[in-house]
Amino acid sequence: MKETADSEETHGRRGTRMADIAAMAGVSSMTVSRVLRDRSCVMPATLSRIEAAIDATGYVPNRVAGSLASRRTDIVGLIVPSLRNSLFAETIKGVSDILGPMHPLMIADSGYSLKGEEIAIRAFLGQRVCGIILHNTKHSPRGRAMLLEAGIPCIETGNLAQQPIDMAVGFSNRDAASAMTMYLLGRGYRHIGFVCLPTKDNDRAAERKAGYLNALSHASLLADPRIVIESPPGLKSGGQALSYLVEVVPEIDAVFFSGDVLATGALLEANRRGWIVPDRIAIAGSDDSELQESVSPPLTTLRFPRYEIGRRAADMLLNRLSGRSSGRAIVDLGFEIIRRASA
Amino acid sequence: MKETADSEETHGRRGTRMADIAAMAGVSSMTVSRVLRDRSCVMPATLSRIEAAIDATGYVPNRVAGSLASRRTDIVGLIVPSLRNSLFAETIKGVSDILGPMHPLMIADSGYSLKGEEIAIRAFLGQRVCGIILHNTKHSPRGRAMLLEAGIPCIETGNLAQQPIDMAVGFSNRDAASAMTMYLLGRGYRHIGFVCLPTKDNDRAAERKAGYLNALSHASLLADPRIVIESPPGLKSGGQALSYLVEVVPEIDAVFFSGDVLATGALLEANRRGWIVPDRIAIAGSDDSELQESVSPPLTTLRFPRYEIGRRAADMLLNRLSGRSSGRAIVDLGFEIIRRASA
DNA sequence: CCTGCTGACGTTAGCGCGAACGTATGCTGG
DNA sequence: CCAGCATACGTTCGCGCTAACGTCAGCAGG
Repeated sequence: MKETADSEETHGRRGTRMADIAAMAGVSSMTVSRVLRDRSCVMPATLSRIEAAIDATGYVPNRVAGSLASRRTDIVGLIVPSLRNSLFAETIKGVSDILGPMHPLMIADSGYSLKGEEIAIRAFLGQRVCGIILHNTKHSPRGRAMLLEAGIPCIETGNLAQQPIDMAVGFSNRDAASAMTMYLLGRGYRHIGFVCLPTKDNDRAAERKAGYLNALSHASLLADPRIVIESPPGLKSGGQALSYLVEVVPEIDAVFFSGDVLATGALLEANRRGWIVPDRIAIAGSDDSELQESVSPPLTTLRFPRYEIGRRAADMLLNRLSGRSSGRAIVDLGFEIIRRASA
Repeated sequence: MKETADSEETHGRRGTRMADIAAMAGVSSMTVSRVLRDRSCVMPATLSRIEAAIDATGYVPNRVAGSLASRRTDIVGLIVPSLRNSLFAETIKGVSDILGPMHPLMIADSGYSLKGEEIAIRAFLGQRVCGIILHNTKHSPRGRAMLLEAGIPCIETGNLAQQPIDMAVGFSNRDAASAMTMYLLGRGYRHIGFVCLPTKDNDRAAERKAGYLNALSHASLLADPRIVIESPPGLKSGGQALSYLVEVVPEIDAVFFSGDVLATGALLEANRRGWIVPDRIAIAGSDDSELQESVSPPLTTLRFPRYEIGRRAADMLLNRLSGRSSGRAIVDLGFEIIRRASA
């Protein structure tokens, strides 16, 4: 004869349920449910019996069942172009810090592709997330439609959306790039090169290029297309871009690197060549980091409040969920030009 | 008289359910369910009717309900000490790349604290994740007990656990630090300083310090406690550590920086002081990055396969879930010493 | 003494799916 | 001609919780 079929040791693996706790405490499961969500609405004596039972069993409420019954989850979905990029890590950290353990965070990586974003959106909607934070302003039509249809709060961060799906928080890449270009013009540079990341599916890079061109035309200068280039991300890539630019247009006197660590790479390349920055050539970067401050000479860069953007995005989401706010909102957190020795 | 109570436009917000699709396609909801999980087990004609209905409505299956019914989710939980640190970002990316959209990834930040990790574990178990990946080998007793009790696959990554809860994949920080110290000894350095991150609640840093001390004693050398220090992370902090060490023990001829960007900060500081590296002092780092390769002189560092660790961890998790593997496993992915000019 | 109210708790009825099992139909072979 | 089996699909039930409502005791005030 075999073992008892339903012994604790074998099939007992099903785990403690709320009804078990209720039975142990001599109450109905509804009372346990209430304790779990708001301990103040049961009598102290009852409460302590229930808590004793929970402690004794190590009961962990099943949020899946709870979510189905209440028709909502506390899960927030976040989609970033890349999980590798430390820029996005700042925003992720800001989101995570505000959400806390009460709102689990689901993160997906779109791989810088619209299709990837759409797949992630669908997956998140399947999980019935209570809100979505995106780090891209450009979306596939289908992705946009799904978000609209879902009727959940949606926050687009980073580059400020002109036609947000719902809410947006960030800064204007165009304005920032324009401001930096004007700064360089104000310092007397006249042959200013521009390097950004590939603009395909990357509205941020495209906006920065537009800002640069905009500033030049405001100053009644013609952009020289030979020194407006796109480059893959990375330190080496920045160095290569600098090499390319000075070869094509030797009279170039400044370069604005708009993206990742390109400027740092360029500076290291200039140092390697023994050029004095900014005398031979001025270098301006973006996305200030401790690194850019520590190189020699320290880099003049744009600084964006990425961590704060994450916090605000999460904050706006929670406010909407708790009904403390409603309706569309666009929050511009601006940018700073950090003036240092390199330009 | 008010509007019809249940019109599509007002209360119709409840969303499409599987039964709706089934009705549209003239089948039972079970058939729809089957299509969603394995399209090959229904007839082509039926399948196309169902898919047409899904397309027409934009139906997104409710995974919350599905998970409750099947008593399992596809969600993987990942806990990292910090979301800000690009080191962990590599591993996160590896995990995410393997999991793909079929296995949503929930990420929590323990804030380098055991208590924070425990809270995250509890939250994940509440969501009934199908597996957990941890980036820490040290856990609170309660956290450890919950993981054991939960009976789900658990993978500890990073520093190789000696007593893993379940499975582990990573490398030995101790061996790596020991190897680097021996390398420096082999190059003739005799007054080797050591800087690591604070060892409290950070088994990785503690292991590295142990490896360093181990190598010295193997070489029958006594460690000088004045030049074995802990330092907060960051570029500046690395520079400060270097300044401190040379002041305390001027005859110091090499420093092994075990953590984050400390070594780079030290190198930049040395450059600022006009010291020739490695002639005045040799500098070795850890956690190789493009940055460490690009500074001048390029840094000798330890390299850890962080991305690969993420991939393997996710891979082991999925294998376990699909039943293709079982039982404990410890995978050592090793490390490399990258020899460059700085030491 | 009855009404009305508040507080503390119980009861009922699902939430939207999927596991397990049931059924109808066609097809094969002896 | 029917057992035997596979294929394609339907039915039933319940996963573990919560919203909504019900109940009952206690108490104040007229």
